[in-house]
Amino acid sequence: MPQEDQPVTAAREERYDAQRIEQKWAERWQSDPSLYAAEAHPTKPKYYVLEMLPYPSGALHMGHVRNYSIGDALARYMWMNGYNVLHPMGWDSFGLPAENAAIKNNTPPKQWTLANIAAMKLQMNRLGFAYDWSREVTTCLPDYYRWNQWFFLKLYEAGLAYRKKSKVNWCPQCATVLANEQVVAGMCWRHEDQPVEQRELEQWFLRITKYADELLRDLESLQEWPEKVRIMQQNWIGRSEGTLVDFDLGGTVGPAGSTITVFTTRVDTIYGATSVQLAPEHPIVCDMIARDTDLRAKVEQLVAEQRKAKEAGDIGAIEKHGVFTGRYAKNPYNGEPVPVWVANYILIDYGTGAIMSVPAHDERDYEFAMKYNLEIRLVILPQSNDDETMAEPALPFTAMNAFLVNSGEFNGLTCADAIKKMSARAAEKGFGKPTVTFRIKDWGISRQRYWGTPIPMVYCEKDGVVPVAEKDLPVILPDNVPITLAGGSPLMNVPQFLNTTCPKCGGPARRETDTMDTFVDSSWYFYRYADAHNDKAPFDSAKIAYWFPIDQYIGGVEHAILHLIYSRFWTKFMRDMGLVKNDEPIARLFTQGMVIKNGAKMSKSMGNVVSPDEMVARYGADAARLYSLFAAPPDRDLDWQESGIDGIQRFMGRVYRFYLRNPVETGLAPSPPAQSQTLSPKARDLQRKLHQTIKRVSDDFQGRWHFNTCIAAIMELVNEIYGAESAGKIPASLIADVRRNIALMLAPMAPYLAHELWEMTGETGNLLKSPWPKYDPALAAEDEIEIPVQVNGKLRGLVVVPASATNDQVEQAALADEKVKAAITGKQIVKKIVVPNKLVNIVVR
RNA sequence: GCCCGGAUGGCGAAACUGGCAGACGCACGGGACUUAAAAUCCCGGGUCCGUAACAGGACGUGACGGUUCGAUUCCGUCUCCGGGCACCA
Repeated sequence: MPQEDQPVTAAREERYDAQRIEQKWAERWQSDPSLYAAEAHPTKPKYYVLEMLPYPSGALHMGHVRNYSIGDALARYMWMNGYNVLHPMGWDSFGLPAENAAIKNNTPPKQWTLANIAAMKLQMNRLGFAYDWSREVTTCLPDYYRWNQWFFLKLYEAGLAYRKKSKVNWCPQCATVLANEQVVAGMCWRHEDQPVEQRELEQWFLRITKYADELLRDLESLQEWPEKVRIMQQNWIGRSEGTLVDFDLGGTVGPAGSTITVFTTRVDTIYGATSVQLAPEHPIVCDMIARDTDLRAKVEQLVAEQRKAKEAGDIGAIEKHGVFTGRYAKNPYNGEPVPVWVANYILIDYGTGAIMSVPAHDERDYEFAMKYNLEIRLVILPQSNDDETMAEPALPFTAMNAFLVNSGEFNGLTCADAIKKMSARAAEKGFGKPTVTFRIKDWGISRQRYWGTPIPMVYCEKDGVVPVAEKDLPVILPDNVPITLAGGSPLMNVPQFLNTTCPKCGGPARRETDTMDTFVDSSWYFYRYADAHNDKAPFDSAKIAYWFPIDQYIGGVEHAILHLIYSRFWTKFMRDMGLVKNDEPIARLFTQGMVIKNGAKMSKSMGNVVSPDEMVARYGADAARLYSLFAAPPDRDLDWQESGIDGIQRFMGRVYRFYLRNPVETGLAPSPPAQSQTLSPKARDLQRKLHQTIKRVSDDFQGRWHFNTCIAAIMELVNEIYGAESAGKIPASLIADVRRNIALMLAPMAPYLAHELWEMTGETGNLLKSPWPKYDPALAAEDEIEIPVQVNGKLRGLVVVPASATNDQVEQAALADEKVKAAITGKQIVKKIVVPNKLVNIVVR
């Protein structure tokens, strides 16, 4: 120990020198890479704790520090509780920022990315996070992304990866396509002021919709996920049950067909349909306008206005417009012809892109009908016990708790019954059927970018679209590619990459030049940690069977939809391939709050960023970690206040000085536990407080994750020590007890300090693998308790009774209290309530 | 518009199952130590009324109402703040 090497000066002894002590331990820990190494072990209980892997932007921010401090505390706590812990870290290292940096600094994306990784790894190590670096995953390296390509081939074989020409979301600033999930209120998720344009491109899609039902259903099993996340995913998947109904156009339209199929969830209101509305992009509309230039002009104007409104930043519901096509379609239930319109509020990519319009019973249809003077026909009425006085409801009337009128043979049915009977009728007669639609769409993964996983497909003039052979993986992303944001993949300009031979016929062919969405990388990375160096397969299934599902995943709520729904999809696909056995990847999810300062999220544009490096340099890693755990419970937003971290530093010094005042020579056997009978009252109070503190910290750690109250409890214990010390000498055995236990309790949250304290107690064993302390209920028990006494619910006195006092004894003591007496004199006692160990309330009149 | 959170001292927060509101920490005030400061150690702080000082009293967890012997906690209505979704038929 340094104290032995060189006599410390008095001044130095006073202060906890975080820099020196943390340096010392960091060196020791790094000299032993096996310290945090995990090994699958069939008989040991496992615990897989994972924090969301960062994008290597160049430096950690406080959100990372908070996220990783929580995960690290948990990992260390579980180690101390005897679990075989897997706690890995990696880098989500493909993506656009590397290309932007390349353009700005003229550095290749790979070089920039790897340098950032090195820098951030140093930061993480300086912060003392206990990761098993032997399992590090870097998604931009071929030994990882080759398995993205391999999975893509498997998806293609299974018919779950397909190519289609489609309108896609295009961000002009990113110069690439965005997934639906990356469009936020019509704007690019990376450029909040950039409206997303629609472009027609050939794109690769993954058929996530195949799993839509299961993704929804299995949310039920994720009871340990925040309800908020489950609801967000549920809404995103957006399942609705409804009916398809064919409206006959009378054979007057071209190749797109002569019936319009509408989707409705309220077929019970179909006798109230007074028009059919088509999306402007509907194929039947295309047919119609091909032969009607007048209509064409009107529809084009409709579309143009729509686009203008969107680009002007209008989000949500914009004003409804429509155009009458001059045609009629027949309602198959009553044979009535209704006018066919084209309307801007009909979405082409939901349902069938066509609806029946029931103005009396749908808000949007009502608004539209009022504007264009369409007929409004009431076909359901509220249910009432008193049929005589039934009043017409306010329109639009959309309740389900109603019954049918003006609906022919279906009159009198309740809405729910009518939906069943009427959709069955459609199927029976062949003009429709019950159906289920989803809001979620297939996942478009093509990106016209350089810094991503090449899609392993080849285009041959003779054989068409041909997958690269598995043995030829990985398709290596070439270096030294000139990067522009001009549009189109930069790989198109690399002949050595572009030109290849057809895997089928051997003739000349061209490679796919698009790369994969980076969310592919993060959809399965946590499986790779279980078997990070496998070069025969993405992983060994036996290892997955041991480690999965992830016991605890921790990250920001911003990934509630994208990353977490893609990951679930990927797992289900791998399960169906037979690679894994689990249906879900993540058993428990925790979403921590944001780090804010001065009322706003920390960001460069707000200028309120606090640098972790600066905090570590000024206060040390432990202080930064402890503060991020202390300032708020982990699920809430944390308001960063520099003065708060001063207080933490002061607390650490207070703990440290207690150990300095009570030195122990190394090599001594641990003292036997203190005997409570022989202790002075003040020492007994300290002993009780110690055991109560162990209980509180254990409870708050395990069950609630309230690290803030864990730390507060330890602070109270330290305050008690100082009080006891000033009151007289404390027996050495009790001091030894306290000293050991404080080091153990601090170990998950402040590892540097805890290790130093552990060494100062004369312990030589590995703190990380030392058992978490247990409290003794007998030693934690109070001898006497203070019971508040209320009169009519108002506090009037306090009585001190033995902890063993009966309710009667407590009541007698309460009635004997002078203040209580004064409050009840001359009044009649109506009731006496004694809550054991809690309170007495006397009700008087 | 719909869905989910949240609101407690000057500030961050605590009160876990309805039972002493404000633990713990920050900031602040006072004292000790010091030539002085820093550091450290000790003490005090919800608001208002009241007292020379004690005492004592009233009010107090966004607002209003309800249930209860008793409500920060449960119920209803509303306000404000944060987040998600955005015409999904």
